[in-house]
Order: sequence, then C-alpha cells, then structure tokens
Amino acid sequence: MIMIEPRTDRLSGRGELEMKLLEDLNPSQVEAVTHVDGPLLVIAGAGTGKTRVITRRIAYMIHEGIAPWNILAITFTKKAAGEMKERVAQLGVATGAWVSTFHSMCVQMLRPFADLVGLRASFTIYDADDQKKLYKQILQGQREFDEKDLSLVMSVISRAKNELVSPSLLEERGENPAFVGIYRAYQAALRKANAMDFDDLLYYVAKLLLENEDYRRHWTDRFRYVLVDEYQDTNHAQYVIVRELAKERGNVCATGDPDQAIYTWRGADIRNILDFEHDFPNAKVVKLERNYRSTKTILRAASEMIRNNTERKERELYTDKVETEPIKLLVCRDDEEEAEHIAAEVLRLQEDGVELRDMAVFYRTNAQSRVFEKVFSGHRIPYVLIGAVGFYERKEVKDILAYLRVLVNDSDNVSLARILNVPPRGIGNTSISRLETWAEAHGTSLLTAVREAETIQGMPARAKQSLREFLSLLDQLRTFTQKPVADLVEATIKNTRYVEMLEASGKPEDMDRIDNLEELQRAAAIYDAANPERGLAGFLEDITLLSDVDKYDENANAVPLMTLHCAKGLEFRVVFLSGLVDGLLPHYNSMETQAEIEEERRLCYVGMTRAKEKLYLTYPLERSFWGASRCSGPSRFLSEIPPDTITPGRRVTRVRRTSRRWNVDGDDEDEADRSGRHPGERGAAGAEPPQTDARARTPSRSRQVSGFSPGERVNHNTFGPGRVVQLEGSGEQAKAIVRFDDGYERKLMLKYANLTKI
DNA sequence: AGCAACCGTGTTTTT
DNA sequence: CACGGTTGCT
Repeated sequence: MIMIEPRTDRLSGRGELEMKLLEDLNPSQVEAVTHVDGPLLVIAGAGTGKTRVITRRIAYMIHEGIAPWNILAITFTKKAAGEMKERVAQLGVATGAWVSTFHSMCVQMLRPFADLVGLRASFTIYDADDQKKLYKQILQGQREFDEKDLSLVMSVISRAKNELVSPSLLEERGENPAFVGIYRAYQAALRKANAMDFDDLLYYVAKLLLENEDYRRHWTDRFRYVLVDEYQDTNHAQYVIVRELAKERGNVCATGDPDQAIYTWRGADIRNILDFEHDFPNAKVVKLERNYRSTKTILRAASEMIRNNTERKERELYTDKVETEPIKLLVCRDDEEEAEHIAAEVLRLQEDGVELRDMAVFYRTNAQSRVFEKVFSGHRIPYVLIGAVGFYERKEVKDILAYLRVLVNDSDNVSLARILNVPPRGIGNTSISRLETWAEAHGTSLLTAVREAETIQGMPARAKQSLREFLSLLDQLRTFTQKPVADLVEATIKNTRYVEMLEASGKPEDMDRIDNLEELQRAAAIYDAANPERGLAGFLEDITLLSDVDKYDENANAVPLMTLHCAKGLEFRVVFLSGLVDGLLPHYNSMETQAEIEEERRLCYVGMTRAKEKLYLTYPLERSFWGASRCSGPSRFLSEIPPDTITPGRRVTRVRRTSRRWNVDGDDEDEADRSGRHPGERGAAGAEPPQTDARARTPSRSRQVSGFSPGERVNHNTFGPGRVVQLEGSGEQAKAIVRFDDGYERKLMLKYANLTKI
C-alpha cells in the first residue's frame, strides 16, 4: 500500500493539490467535499455532479491526512466502485480506500469470521437460481404451500431477512407458521451447504455488528470514515450496517436523491434518507441542484413530471445550458414499428456523427428487448444487451461453474446435485434422490453420500460405477485448483467432455453454448491477469456478485439496450425511452397504490434524466404479447410533461387504417407525424391523458369509470369481493378505496381495476 | 434410465 | 410465443 503524503505546504493557504481538488466545483460541491468530520447528507439531484463530489471528497480526505485504509465508500455497482477508485487515483493522491458494493463488502467482512455465523470461510454465495432450487426441495417436504407459492414464499422470507427479522421473531409476530417453518428449513439447508444467499450477506454482517462487540470494534477501528452512495435505495439491513459502523465517530456521508428511489420493491426504505438528520444528529445537509448533464428542455420536462409525486420534498434543479431542442415523441403502430423508428433514428444520428455508444435504448421490462434485438440485427446495428439473461446464468456456464464450486466447497449440495449427471453419465433422478435421502438421514453432505455410494442399499451397479468415475473426475480437477483459474476452467470443460455432449446433440443452439464456454475461458483468463492473488474463490465470488451493469463495456461500439433500473447512474447523449404505455410504464403490477405509481414515475424520471442532449419518447399503439395483440393508451406520465417541451417525431409514421382515429388532423391518414399528437395539445385540460383507444375499444371500461358509490359491494379479479369505502377523482383519474374481505384496503384506479358490482 | 412429445404457465424491476 | 417441467413410452 502506498503511503499518504503529508499535507503540502509549498503554497500558502490552500496547497496546490488542494486547489486542484476544489477546481471547477460550485459552492455547494465545495461545501460537500470539504466537510470531512461529522455526518453529512448530500441530496444530489440527477446530473448534479455527485460522483465528482464523492471522488473529490475521498481525495480531499486523504490529502487532509486521513489514511486511505480508514475510508470506506459503498457504491451501488462494482462498476461505479471501479470508476471511483480510478478517478481518485487520477487526482494524484494515494489510493487504498475500500470502495465496494454492500454485497462484496459483506463477503469480505464475513470470510474471516465465517465461524461466528456457523459457516466455514469457503462458503458459497447462492444466486437466485440456486435459491430457487433449495426452496423447491423444501416446499416438496411440506403440505401448506405448493410450488406455485414459490415466489411468494421467497419474497416474504427475503423481506424478513432485509428487515433483520429472524425465524423466531417472525413467529412472535404471528406470521403464518408455515412461512416460519420454511424459513427455518431454508436457513438450515443453506447452513448444511455452507452457503449464503444475497440477503444473508447483509443479514449476518448487520447482526454481528449489532450483537458482537469485538466484531464491531474490529471494523469500526478500520473504517473511520464511511461514505454511502444511492442512500435512497438502501434497505433496513444496509441502514443498520452503516449506522453501526458510523455511530461512534459520526463520520458518515450519505449521498442520494429521493426522486430516484426505485428499489422499494426489494425492501429499500426511503425513510433511511428522509430520517438521516434524525439518525445522525447535527448532520450537515448539502443540496446539489445545479445540473450539468441535460439541456434545459429535458430538465424542465423531467422536473415537471416528477412534481406530480405527492410524497416529495419540493426541489428545483437548474442548468445554465442553453440548448433547447425539444423532446421528440414518436407514436408508432406497434412495438415492432417502434423499434424500427428507433433503429432508423439511430442510423440517422450515427451519420450525423453520434457514436453508437453515446445512445441508449431504455425499457421497463426485459421482455421488451426482444423486438429491439430483432430489428437492430436486421439493420446490422451493433447493440449490447445489458442484463436480461445474464451470461453467468446460462445453463452451460452454470454447469461448469458448479464443478468449480464443488471443488471449493464440498458441502455445496445444490451445485453437486446439478452436475452429478451432467453430462449424462447414467445417474438418474432416482439415484440422486436416493443419495440425497441418505445424506439427510446421516446428517452429512451429498458429496459424502456419493463417496459412500457403495454401501447404500438399492443403488444400481451402473450408478455406482458412474459415481466412482465422477469422484475420480473431481480428483483430477482438484489438482488444478491452485493453478490459474483459466486452466481449471479449460480442464473442467475438457475432462467432463461437455463440448462433446453439445456437439453430439446437433441442435443449433448448442453451438452457441460452445461459444459461451469459450467466452467463459476468456473471462477466466482476464480474471487471472487482473487478480493474480485472489484465486478460484475470488473468481466465483465476482461472478455471483457482479451486477449486469458491471459487465457493460462503455467503449464498445454498440448501442446499449437496458431496463430503466439498469440505467440508473448512467448518462448518454441520446436516450430513447420506449414503451411509454399505461400498463408498461407504469406497469400493470405496480399501479394499484399511489406509492406504486409514484415509484413508477420516479423510474420514468430516472430514464429521462439520463439524457444529455436528445431525448426520444416512444409509444406503440398496440403491443403483441403471448401471440395476441393488445391495445393500450399512452402512459399517463406523458400527459404530465409540459406540451411545449415536446414535438412529434419528424419521421413519417405510417399508421394502419384501423388506427386511423389517431389521426386527429384527419387530412392525411398515412402521415402520423401529424397523428403524433402529443399530450399538451389539449391545453389546460391536459391533466387528462390524451384520448386513448382504450376508451374507444373497450367501452365496457369507460362505463365503469363512474357509477360506483360508497358502501357498494364490488368484486375484483385479484382481490375478490369487497366494499367501496370512498371515491375520488373523476374521468380517467377516478379512483376508489375498497375494503376487501381479506381485511386490506386498497386504492384502485377504476380505469384499470375492472371492478364489477355484486 | 433416457428421450420425446406435450402441456401449461408466465412478464416487472435485481444485488 | 417460448420456455420449462411433467408425462409416458422405449
């Protein structure tokens, strides 16, 4: 580790380096950078130079004489962490600060102390896929839930862990005993496998910090200054970790933006940022409101829209930029035409000199990426998919990785069960269950059962033979564990004869799988080069903890396609925000409560504020899914954007005759840049979204818009029967509060709720 | 034990 | 539509 240089005194007053660190910062930014001791909350609006403030602040702290290893900076993605490290280094101060995500930080805080939570240092981290397998096994062993409840069970238990609620506590709270039982069984199974899931990483660290004074002391001695980015998206466990690390010295700096809170669905608690001043008394609060990213128009459009959120502190971003190019709205026949429009626009912009990597396409759900892939491929436009089915989640990759995991952690039952018969070697499901039962009965691991297969009653001779061969295969591979990871990966692929299996199948998709395995070898080689010290365990850890954005190479000459969630923290010269349709954004599953709608609105806000120069908003009149075609109206958020910031797209949009009613001007039915009527055209009445075909096509719905009265009994497709408590709003905005017979009150948009009188 | 054909079920968002 | 899981046949 490099030693920190003592403070430079060559110049009087502020040193040369210090001047450089404060160079080009506005007064609020300087305030944030130079406030080193004591709690600090930086409310940093979109594009206000937050990353810059954080990196300068770290550099400034080091320059002030704080040892880098006493600094902990927690970011949202590893990529952000890497960039931050690099930028601090560029500022010319010694590096060595811990810059990490919550999850990888927790791994490092747990490996050396794994015994404190009853595990060994070689523990495996289970991803969603592994978790699911474990849960499935457990669900099979009881009668209260069947596999259809899997996702419910998973989310309830995950939520409990994020709230630091143990099984016993959950029980005390009177939760359904079946949940408690599954929660206990699941934790026991993880423990047996010497494994943790993502939630455990946070849970264990939080618990240890709370309950083990030596542990807390060890880490608070180390981390004397704590910075947390994206604080609005921390959950309770993460909040406790930060609080426990920082409460003694109070040297905590949180940065975030309540308007960009988009993870409440996975337990993030917006109160963490709202209550900061209460949690850390005497906190200094700095607001960054000067936006350096977007044009005036984009900024105004996004700001006006987000103002519709009621649960919000009023704030105003401003910019000195003068460009006023309007936002373009593209109305398209369907999702395919939408992709065609965007592709055409991409090509046009490329001709104008905009690099592909400076544009981005955003959408609400991963499923929407399909059309773009198809259309972009058709036009030979290079693109990169961020997220979706991640490379490391592919079957063939997971299979090979499962071998590696078993070598590191011989208790990893989930991984072992996965590969016992992959490639097929005559060990069928019956034999595997027999082994599992035996392991269960003898209180030992699945691998031990495999080793003892000879003595297990009823094990077919053929299976026994195969298991012997399997064990010797593992032994062969074990000789590679101290060698470079790339060598081990290569040996695994070779010795398992995995490629031979794929070649033999003759299926075209299996050829792609072979490519993927080569890709895996390359990834391992890159890892080896970058991390000569960290070894196999580090490789496996990175793979499970790397986020999708981490894997995105912004230097590639390709248009990135990503969900709005992935877009957070990024910026592009040109942004295409697609699928602006009610039901997609806001999403069907997130429009029942006001809080849900507001989170969707924040998501839209995040998307819009990524754009530096040009913003395109697009919506299809129809979308095909599950084979059928469906109509939906434009997103309600469109009507919240000031009309004078929007102009119809200049591309000619051909509208099918059936959609002719969209052509308000009516004089040229094939020219939809006229039908690209935008929300504001209705003037002050624009609070109501543009007339949608939803009304025209489904008159049954429009009849329901009014016609309910309090006290009336109604039925809802999902929630069943209930009684109307209160009505509010009218027309498109009409809502009803209904007390359902399950005891819960829900606020429903009548337009979508499909309530029927009973 | 392994393979093929069929069925049914599902789309938020992710560390 | 597209995938994964189950069934039933060999």
